Order: sequence, then C-alpha cells, then structure tokens
Amino acid sequence: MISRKTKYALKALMYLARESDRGPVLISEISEEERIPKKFLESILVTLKNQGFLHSRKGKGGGYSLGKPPKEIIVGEVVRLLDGPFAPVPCVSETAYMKCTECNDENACGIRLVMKDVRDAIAGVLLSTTLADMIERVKETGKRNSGISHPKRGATNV
Amino acid sequence: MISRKTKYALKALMYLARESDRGPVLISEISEEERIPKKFLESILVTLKNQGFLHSRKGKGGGYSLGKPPKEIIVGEVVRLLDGPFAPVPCVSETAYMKCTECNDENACGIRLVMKDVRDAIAGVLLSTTLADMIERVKETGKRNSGISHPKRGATNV
DNA sequence: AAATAGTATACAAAGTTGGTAGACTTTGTG
DNA sequence: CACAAAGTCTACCAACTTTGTATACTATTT
Repeated sequence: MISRKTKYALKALMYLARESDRGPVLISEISEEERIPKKFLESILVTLKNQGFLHSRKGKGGGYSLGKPPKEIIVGEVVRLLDGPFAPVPCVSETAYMKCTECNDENACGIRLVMKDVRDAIAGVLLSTTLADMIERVKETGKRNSGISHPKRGATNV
Repeated sequence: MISRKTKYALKALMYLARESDRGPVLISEISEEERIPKKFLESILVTLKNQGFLHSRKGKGGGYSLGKPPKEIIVGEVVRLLDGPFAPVPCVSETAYMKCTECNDENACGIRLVMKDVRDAIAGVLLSTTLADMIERVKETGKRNSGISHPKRGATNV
C-alpha cells in the first residue's frame, strides 16, 4: 500500500504540471482543488522541493511550480522519496539495503530471492513512468471514456 | 514492505516442507528453529490452517504438517492472506476492490493507472511462485555458493 | 486420568501515519 | 518603511497497525 502522503504528492505534481503556464501556484489552491489538508500538503511540498522536484517562491506572488519538466519527473523516485524503498524486504533494496533482523543466513533465504524479483518488477514499472506519462495516459483514457474494467466478483488475482 | 507475520509464515511453511517426512511438527520446534516467538507463531499457523495451507493434529504426537504439496502452495496466496492485497491502492485490487476515499474521479486517475501496472507486476511474480519453487531456488543458489550480489553504493535503483 | 498439544480471547507496548497549531522568515507593493 | 502575502520550521497529538504476551481453555493420545 502506498501512503496518502505519496498519493497527495503525485496529485500535487500533476496539478502543477497542468497549471504550469500560470506561474507559481498557491499551496492553498492545490489544497482546495485536490482536497488535501493544507498543513499536511505543506510538509509534502517541502520534501518534494528539497529533492528538486519542485521550486518555490516566497512572499507575495509566490507559490510552487515544477522544478523540472514532467518528462524528467520519475514516478518511482517520488514514491521512493515519500514511501521509502520499493523492496518488500530491506535485504533486497538497492537504495536502502539492510540485513533483515530475523534472518540468519541471507544467502540461503528463499524469501529474499522471491522478494528480489518483486522489487525488480515494481522498480521496472515505477522507474519507467514519468509524470508526463501519467498525464498522457489520463488524457487517453479520458478520450476513450471508459477506464479500467472493474473486477468481477470471485476473480482469482488481487 | 511485507510484515514479519508473512515472513514468519513463509519460514514456517518452508520448515514444514523440509521436515515433511517426519509427520507432525511441534509449534515449539518451529518456533525455536526459526526463532519466531511461539505465541505469535501460533496465531499465524491457525490462520494458515484455516485457509487449508496447513493441517494440524491435537494431543500427544500431534503438531502441524502441510495441508497440500509444496507445488500447490502459492507464495502470493500466503502473502495475500497475511499481508492483504498486492495492490498499492485499493481501487486496483482484484480481491479487495475499494474506491479510494480521496479520489473524486476514478477513471481520470493517473495514479490508478500506474498502480494497476504495479499490482499486475507484483501479482505476476508472487502468483507464479510456489513453495516448492522457493525451496528449489534456495538449493540451487546454495550449490553455486554465491547468492545474490550485493548492491554497490550509489546504485540507481532501489 | 494425565500429559501433550493446539485454540481462543484479551490485552499491551512500540512504531507509523495522518494531521494540527503556532510562531517565524522572506518578499513584493504602496 | 510598513504591511500583507506566502512559504518554512518546530513541535505536538490522535488513531491505527504491528508485534507481541498472558491466561484460560479444549481436544486427543496413551
């Protein structure tokens, strides 16, 4: 499960990408339009700014704007920043490797091997998707006016 | 991140698969060998039993054994049972679909589209791996006596 | 009947997440 | 310069989840 924090971050980024013509956008505008608690959003935006995803201007006429073009904002990097590593288990993380406390022999750990595949699968998707891609895909499905089909009851997969 | 609960469950299942010749195995034996708090393990085993992954016998000479052959125990189903759905976002779950509370228009949600891909990627790995596969892979890497290579510092992926 | 072994229920400590409050700093404008 | 607008920093807190523990019970074999 991704946290609300990450969802809010992605929503804010998409909003800013869409409104990028207008110059700096107020926190309170994003907060209201995307229905994100203002103070909570503030802390998220600061985090995004510190990593260069956003740029801000203080004072009157200030606000937030994208720190780089939507094509250069990798969804996976945003997720990682706010939610932490993709790896379901710290011992297969590329950016935050840690020995599992409850693991005796790492090399003989089957869980590790499987979770490495999972981490790679997740990374494969998230690191190949940009903010621009996300926005593009929304536009496309909007045209087709259909969206993803809903699951039938009793489906076999999560 | 997968929970300890799930890790413990998988460890217990692997242990039982390896010791399957000997008939029922005591909770306390699994607990000691795999260093899992006994009472905590108990509750996990009951959950696994209720889903048919395990079989138990009470009384003297009793204990736990696998409820079906290792080839029929899907890792993903165990994970799902203990950790919940794979989907990073409830609105793309196949087994536990729910509308996201903070989402206005589901069909125009870019996050949803990306997360659907992520969930499919995770499901792809976890539902195609069985307990038997895990055990087999451990044996193989054991032979090669190497295991997964550790990440270099400054690697680009998680 | 006695010992063995799993089952059920309730509770608790610690950590994480989501959110709030308030004071502070920076900047543009009259 | 003064004031208002806007982001920033620090601290806090309530709710929830995770990871356990304690206790009493039920079922089975010998």
